[in-house]
Amino acid sequence: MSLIEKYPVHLTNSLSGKKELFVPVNPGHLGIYVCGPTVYNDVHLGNVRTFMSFDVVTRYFRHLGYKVRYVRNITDVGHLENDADEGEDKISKKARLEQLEPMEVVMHYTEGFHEVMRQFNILPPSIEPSATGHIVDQIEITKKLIDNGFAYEANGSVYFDVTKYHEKYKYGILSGRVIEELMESGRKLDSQDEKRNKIDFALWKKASPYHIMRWPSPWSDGFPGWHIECTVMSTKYLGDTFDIHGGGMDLKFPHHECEIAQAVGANDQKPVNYWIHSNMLTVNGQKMSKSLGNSFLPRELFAGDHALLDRGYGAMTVRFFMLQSHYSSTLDFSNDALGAAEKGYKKIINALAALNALVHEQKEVDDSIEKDLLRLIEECYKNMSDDFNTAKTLAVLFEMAARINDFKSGNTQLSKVSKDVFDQFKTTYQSFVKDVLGLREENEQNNDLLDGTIQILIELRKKARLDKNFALSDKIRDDLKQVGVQLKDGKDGTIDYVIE
RNA sequence: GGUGCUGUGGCCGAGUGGCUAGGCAGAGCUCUGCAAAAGCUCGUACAGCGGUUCGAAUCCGCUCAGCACCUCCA
Repeated sequence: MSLIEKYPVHLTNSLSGKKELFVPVNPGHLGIYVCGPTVYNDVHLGNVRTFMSFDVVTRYFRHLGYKVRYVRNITDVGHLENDADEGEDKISKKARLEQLEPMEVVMHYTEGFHEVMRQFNILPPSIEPSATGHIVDQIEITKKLIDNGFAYEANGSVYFDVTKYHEKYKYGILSGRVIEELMESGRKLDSQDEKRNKIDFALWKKASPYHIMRWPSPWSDGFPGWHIECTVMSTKYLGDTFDIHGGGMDLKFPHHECEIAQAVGANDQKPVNYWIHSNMLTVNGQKMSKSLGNSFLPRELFAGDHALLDRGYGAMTVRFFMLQSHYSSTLDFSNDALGAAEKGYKKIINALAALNALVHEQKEVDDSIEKDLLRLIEECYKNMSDDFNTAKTLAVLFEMAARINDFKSGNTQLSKVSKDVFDQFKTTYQSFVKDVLGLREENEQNNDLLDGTIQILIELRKKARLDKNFALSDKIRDDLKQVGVQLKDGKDGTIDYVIE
């Protein structure tokens, strides 16, 4: 029995608001699309949370044995400063302000984004398409929407006709918005407006003479609207109906609602079976966002170089911190919580090292110990298959860590566990920590030179202790501690170390 | 105003109506030359008020408090 059959995944589908059994379009395959960043600025910690959430989702599916195609786009054109389809393109604006080519802006922030993803051990997607690379496709689908009667041209721009769409299908199925109310509330159309209704949105915008980013189209020299790129790139690489579409909660409306309308209007079929929305990172209860000024960047986080930060924290500490909550809940940032997470993370990682060092030799097998270990293995899968409950999974890993430490100290005889069960236990702990949750050693720069040097000091300390020269042995220990190397004395005279 | 969500022990945070979440902090103990690390033990918390039920943190209603989206934001 494969893991896929043994641990069916249930996930909360934003479309229904309920937890549903996941059934893929093609058995054993997963097609998932996640809205990526608009590369006009640095990604902040709140952005990181979203990508980390979906990183864990895709990691788990892969671990179960799914063949995953993960598409995450780069928005490098079309994202306007406000959603009334007016205002400047974000990339263009940045380019103008910094006197750069738009593509220089795009390259710079795309590379910065990738660097941050690497730091947090967020794996790259299978395909990372860009909006500017799919202008032709966007023009094609816009034509199709006009042909189908769901879009109209006005003065060189093309808009999606939400009212027309709503007559045949239903607009608002994802966000629960009522079209009549949307029509009433907010700003009125003025006489200058090209839109027939205020809730219509742009598929193509005619560029003003001074606009830098522009492409030819049947309607005008211009650029595509924001929502259309995701519809195009998701269906192009994943098919007209694919499994999962993810993104931050704040994109649910209007972005994702518009995506659905575009895809249905063009293809007359439901584009996505399961929508997953990850919740916001908050600071003092408020959403972290650039405009509120309460956001900070990863490099500020590492350096502790921000008014909100008492000190610096490692990327893995933050990863652990985020995994302790469920992706669908808001998570409040605080220094206290980060500090606690740092210790918890170390406990998990230290146990990983201890596990690797265990030498197994089977003697008499104790059934109750084995049952306990098998239960813990089972729990890991059950919790992850239950809507990717990383918090509960971590709780189980802490229990496993306690078992590992018991084996290490001899509190429990490792020889009472059969080879088979121990191997399962070991593999499960290792793979859940490293492959599924994506936690790794914070200090990967540990090299042989450093290790060798510390080993020499450890040998000196051992000697000093045997000679009962505690002044010297304590000095070695305390001085190493000063520079961030913590020694851990074992019962049998062995000494390990951890770099803090 | 509309839509949705949340309110859990000192802190952070899981929780499918009944059976211990977990982490951090704190107290005691074990181990240790002393520490650290590790292990063991200890807290009976679920905003308030009603209701349903044999039984509710978990379901329903009301009240209070807070958040998100409805403008750009993951």
